[in-house]
Amino acid sequence: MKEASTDNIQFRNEFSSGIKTYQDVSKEQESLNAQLLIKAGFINPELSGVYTYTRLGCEVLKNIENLTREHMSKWGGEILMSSLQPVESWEITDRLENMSSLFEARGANDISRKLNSSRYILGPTHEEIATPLAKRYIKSYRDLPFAFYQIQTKFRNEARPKSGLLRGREFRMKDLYSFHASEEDFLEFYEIMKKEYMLLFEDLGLADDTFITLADGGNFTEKFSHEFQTLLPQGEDIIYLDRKNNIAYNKEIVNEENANRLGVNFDELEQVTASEVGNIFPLDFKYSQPFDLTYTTKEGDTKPIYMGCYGLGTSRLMGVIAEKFADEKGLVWPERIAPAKYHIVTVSKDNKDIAHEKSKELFEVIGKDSLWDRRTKVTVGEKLNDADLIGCPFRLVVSPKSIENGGIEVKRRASDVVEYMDMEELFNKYGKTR
RNA sequence: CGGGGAGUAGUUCAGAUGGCUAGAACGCUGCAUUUGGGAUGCAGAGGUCGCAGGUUCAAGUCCUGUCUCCCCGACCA
Repeated sequence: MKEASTDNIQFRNEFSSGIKTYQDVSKEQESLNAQLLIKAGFINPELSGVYTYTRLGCEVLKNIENLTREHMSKWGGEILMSSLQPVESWEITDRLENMSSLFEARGANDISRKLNSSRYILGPTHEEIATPLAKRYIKSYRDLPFAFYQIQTKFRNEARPKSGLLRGREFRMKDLYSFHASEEDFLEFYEIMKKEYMLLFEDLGLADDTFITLADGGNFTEKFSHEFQTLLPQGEDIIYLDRKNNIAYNKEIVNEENANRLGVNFDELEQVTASEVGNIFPLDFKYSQPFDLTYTTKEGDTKPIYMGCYGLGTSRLMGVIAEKFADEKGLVWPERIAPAKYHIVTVSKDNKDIAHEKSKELFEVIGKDSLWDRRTKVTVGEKLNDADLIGCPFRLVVSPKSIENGGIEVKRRASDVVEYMDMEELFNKYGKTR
C-alpha cells in the first residue's frame, strides 16, 4: 500500500480522509448547528430533516453513542431491533391511527411488483418490537428484572423538520426497555436510570445545564414522564425551572390542576428554553397487557409485567452540543466526543522540511486521536481558520517559528493561551490520547 | 396541514418592464510565485436556468400545473 500522501487533512492514516470545509453555506438554514456542521463538513443535507453524517460527523456521532453504550451496558445488554416493523403489532397497541408521524413502507412498489403487498412501519420507536421480543425471554419471576437497549436510526414523519439535527425525520436514538415484577422494582430501576443519565450528561459536558423535567406521559400513561432538558436558546421547549430544587416542569403540564397535584407555584419559577435530549417513561402495563407479556410468580400465579422505556436522542445531542458550545469562529467540542483530541497544523512550503518531519512524527505517535492538516496549497490562515471551525480541543502548530520556540505550539480551542513545548512535555501535560 | 420566501455553474448569488450567444465571486484544473489568520499572476474547464405543459417571431424572464428546499405557525411516542 502506497503511503498516504495526498494533499489533504489526514485522519487515522486514511489515504484520503474526505475531510473538507466550505466557505459558503446557504443562509437559508437559520439554525446555528446546521450552518456550522455543514460548513465544517460534519453533515450533508439530503432531504428536509435528513442528513448524512460525513467523516467528522460520523466520528462525533460514534463517540456520543459509544459513551452512551458505556453507561447503558451497566444495566442492560445491547441488541439491535429491526427497523421495519409489522403493521399488525401497531394495530394491537392501537397506535396505527393514533401516531401522526408514522412512515409506512409497502412491499409492493413500482420497482418490483413481484413482491407481496405487505405493509410495514418504518420504526419511529420500538415498544411494538421490544414487548413481544421480551416474551421470548421472560417466563418466570426468576427472569426479572430484565432490560435491553439499542442504538438505532428512527423514522418520524415530522410535519415540519427544523433546526438542523435538533428535529429531523430520520435521527439516531438510544432506547432502553426494562421489565419488572413489581412497581417497586420498576421505580427503583427508574431512579437508577435517572442517575445514570446524569452521569452520561456529565461525560458529555452538559450536566450543569441539563435538568430532569416533569412532562406529559403522552399516550403512554397518565403518569408524568421525565425529560432531560438541556438549556439552549434555540431549544424547542419551554420549561419552568426550579434551580433551588434542581427540577423543572415542561410548559405542557403547567396548569392549575398540576400546580395543586404537585404543590408547586409555577409563577415563582424561571421560564427558559431548552432542548429535550432524553425522555424516560413509566409504561405500567400499557404494552405488556396488549401483548400479553406476563410472568409466573413464586406461588405459581400469572401476573402482568411492569415496563419502562428510556430514550436518548444521540443525533440531537450532537446538534445541541454543536450549538451550545460554538463561538464566532466555529465549533468547540467537549473532549470526550470531539472527532480527535489534537488538530495538527503544519506550516511548510513543500512538506519536505523539518516542520513536516516533526508533524509526521507527532501524527504517527498520537495515532487515531489526531487530525493532521498537511495541505500545502492553502495558506496558513486558512488552515488555522479550519482548525477553529472544526473545533478539536487542542491545536498543535508545527512551524519554523514553533520549532524556534521549543517545538510545538499548543493552544486549546476554548482558550487564547499559547504554549510551546516538545512532544514529551505535551504528552506529560495533556496525555497522548483521550 | 395553514401562511410566507426560494429553486440559474461544484458553492454562494446577480440576471426590473420578454431580446441571453446566460454572468460574477469563490471553488476546481494547469504553470509560476507564495506560507502565522480565508494568497498573487497568467491560462483553462464547467449550465437542458427544478420538472412538465402553454403563450410568443423570441421565455431564465409571462401563464398553468407539479416537485423540492427554507422560515413562521399548528402538530410533535
